[in-house]
Amino acid sequence: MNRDVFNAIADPTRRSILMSLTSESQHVNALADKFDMTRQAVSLHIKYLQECGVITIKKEGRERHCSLEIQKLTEIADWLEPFRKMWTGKFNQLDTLLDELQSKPKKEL
Amino acid sequence: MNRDVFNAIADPTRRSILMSLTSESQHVNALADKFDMTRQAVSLHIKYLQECGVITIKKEGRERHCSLEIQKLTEIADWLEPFRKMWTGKFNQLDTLLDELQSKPKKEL
DNA sequence: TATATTTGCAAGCAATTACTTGCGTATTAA
DNA sequence: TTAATACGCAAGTAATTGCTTGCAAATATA
Repeated sequence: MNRDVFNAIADPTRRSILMSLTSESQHVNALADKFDMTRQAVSLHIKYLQECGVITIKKEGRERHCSLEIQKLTEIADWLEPFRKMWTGKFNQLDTLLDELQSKPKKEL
Repeated sequence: MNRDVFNAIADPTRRSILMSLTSESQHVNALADKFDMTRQAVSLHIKYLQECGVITIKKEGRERHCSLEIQKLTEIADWLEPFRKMWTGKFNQLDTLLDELQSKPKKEL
């Protein structure tokens, strides 16, 4: 079943949970309240996220505290890197063009 | 069925196809040859990627030419941005600490 | 101690995924 | 014109997803 970061962010509810954890760690029901589905559905997403290694869960009394494993998300950025090089390359070409246009006197255009 | 970029990169074969298209555009069978599965399986992944909007397919004779829609992948980077701020924030704190340690004479440590 | 709160587990379900095999249809080359 | 190549479509399958309802267990509160 080998779940990874890429599986973690494939679902909009799970992306939303992760985003929600950027501001503060939260327990299961606090997270569940934010979604229009049963507590159990959200609970399963949380379990899934844990199996992906993107969050950790710490038991505190009867509550379970969820917090982000932020460095796990760097794997996505790492994978994205060669693509990022491509699109920033394009932006640079556009920048170059714009610079050229700006440096020329209007008469020449 | 509403597929998006996040669905596109959720599968390792599809990630591999995308990576393969960074160097050059390729037709279906050329891509299929790279994987240890049937041509048809790869063909379905390609169709899936197209539906996600991350590649475009142009018919050229009897071949179908696949090329990256690179700007679509920026959506992932955009989503990742608040998280990136978090982990670079941490790196900065570490940098600060390292700077402090380096600026102090060894005796003080 | 009785009750409320927080949570996981189990079972069930329809839809989707990640493949497969077999076949049909363009397009190109012999 | 015949044969090879490049490809999609259809149907079938086992596993996974994304959800539900119902129940049980642990912990906290009255």
